[in-house]
Amino acid sequence: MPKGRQAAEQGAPSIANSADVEASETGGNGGRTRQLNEDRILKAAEAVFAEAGFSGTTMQAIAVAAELPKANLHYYFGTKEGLYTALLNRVLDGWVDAFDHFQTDRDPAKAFTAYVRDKMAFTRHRPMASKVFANEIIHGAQWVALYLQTRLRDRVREKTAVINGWIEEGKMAPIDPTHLFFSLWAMTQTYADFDVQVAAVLNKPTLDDQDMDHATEHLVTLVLRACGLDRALRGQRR
Amino acid sequence: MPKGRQAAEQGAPSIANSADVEASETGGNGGRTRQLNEDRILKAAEAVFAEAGFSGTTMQAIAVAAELPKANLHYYFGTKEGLYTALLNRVLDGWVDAFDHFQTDRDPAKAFTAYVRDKMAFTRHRPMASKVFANEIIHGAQWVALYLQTRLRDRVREKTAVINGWIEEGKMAPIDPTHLFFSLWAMTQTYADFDVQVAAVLNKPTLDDQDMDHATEHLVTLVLRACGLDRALRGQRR
DNA sequence: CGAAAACTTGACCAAATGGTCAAAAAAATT
DNA sequence: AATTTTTTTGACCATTTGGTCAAGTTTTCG
Repeated sequence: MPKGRQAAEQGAPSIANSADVEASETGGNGGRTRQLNEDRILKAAEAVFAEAGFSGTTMQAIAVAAELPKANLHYYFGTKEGLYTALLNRVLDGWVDAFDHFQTDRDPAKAFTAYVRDKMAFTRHRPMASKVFANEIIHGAQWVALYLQTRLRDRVREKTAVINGWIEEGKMAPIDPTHLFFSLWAMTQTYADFDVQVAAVLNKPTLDDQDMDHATEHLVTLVLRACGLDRALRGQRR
Repeated sequence: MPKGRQAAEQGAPSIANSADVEASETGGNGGRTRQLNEDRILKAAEAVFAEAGFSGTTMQAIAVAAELPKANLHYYFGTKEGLYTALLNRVLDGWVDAFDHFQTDRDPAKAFTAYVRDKMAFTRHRPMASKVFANEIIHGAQWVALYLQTRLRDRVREKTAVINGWIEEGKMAPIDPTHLFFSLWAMTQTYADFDVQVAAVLNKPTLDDQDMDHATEHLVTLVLRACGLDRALRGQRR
């Protein structure tokens, strides 16, 4: 009895397949065949799902992208849904991390600047992940609804408290912190999700590093100003 | 030879089936059977495409939503793509209209306020349209690429000139007008496209009028402040 | 009225797609 | 080396789905 099916059967996501710290050192192979192949498949899946959405994606397309036979994907992830949820877990983990910038002891201006820069860095380096996430939410968040209502909500609550603290201390202008987060997410992710639109309006074939740097500076300026933090730091670049 | 096919064959969109000014006056029927049915189908299609995306949508689902036999859809729109592009045209038209607020003679603060409110009104009243559009862009804007590179770009260029004028006259803080538009679009549309996420974080089953009003006020404040227009109008509500 | 045009619709395909399976090849384990 | 476990894969389904069609029904119009 092969244990291929197991990866797909875990109903609700826990921490997901670690990934990232992949042991790419194991030259020829070694031991983690499974780890290696799952990573390979997930990487391919991220690109395909981002481009085509869940329904538009075929297992065959992922198989081709991963350079593996289709039956192989089913061996590792069971079903298309299994593969998709595994991918979502991977994406979600990277999504919340940037939150750690908001700590009471920190300078608000620096915190917001760092947050925007982090989000934009994520957007730039993993645009596909962003699109997969966006797609999932737009279509009703069938698989991540629970996540949104628990982990994300708690995290937001926690951080809005910090921001409210700053506001009460007069360190920044009054603003609804929760909606501020919605705005921050929207403004940063638009450069990944709607990259085609941005590029079209900018009359560029695609967004390069320079464009993204420009966008990042724009957002930092906009956000600091909106929070009444613009005159806090002067000539202080990076 | 029925002329059913014709509606779908027009390659690039022109102005699209007027709609809006539908003659719902024609009680029992009268003459515009086609007009009536196309509207009905498009309305159903908007909801289904928004929920499921292009690939996730089946003609059957639209047929059910429109309470018409599937073959009927094909009669009026030829193919699924034909129906989809017809729908896109309808959506796009409503999208650009809000631009008309930016005129040199107008007060910047009022213009931005009105723009944000308009966008939010559109978001609230036609969330499905917004989602259809978002979906199209995320998946590469296969059908609206031309539109983005021509009509939208021209419109943006035109309006950024107005904003730059305001900036040079010292009427508002310096900011990149083009990216400002990206930010405005992102912040407003997020309440339609990512409504599920917003609702989840706010711990609400769904977004009601009150939520949207709150969001609108938040955005107006944020935008005015970001543009250095917050002290321009004091106590001036609506 | 009568013919032509427009509209309706159930039945029917061919292709695409998610998923299965059994047999075989590799690896790991004893 | 023998055996057990894991991995690989081509061939093969059952279902779904976009699209077609031909036989009707209704509407338009001379």
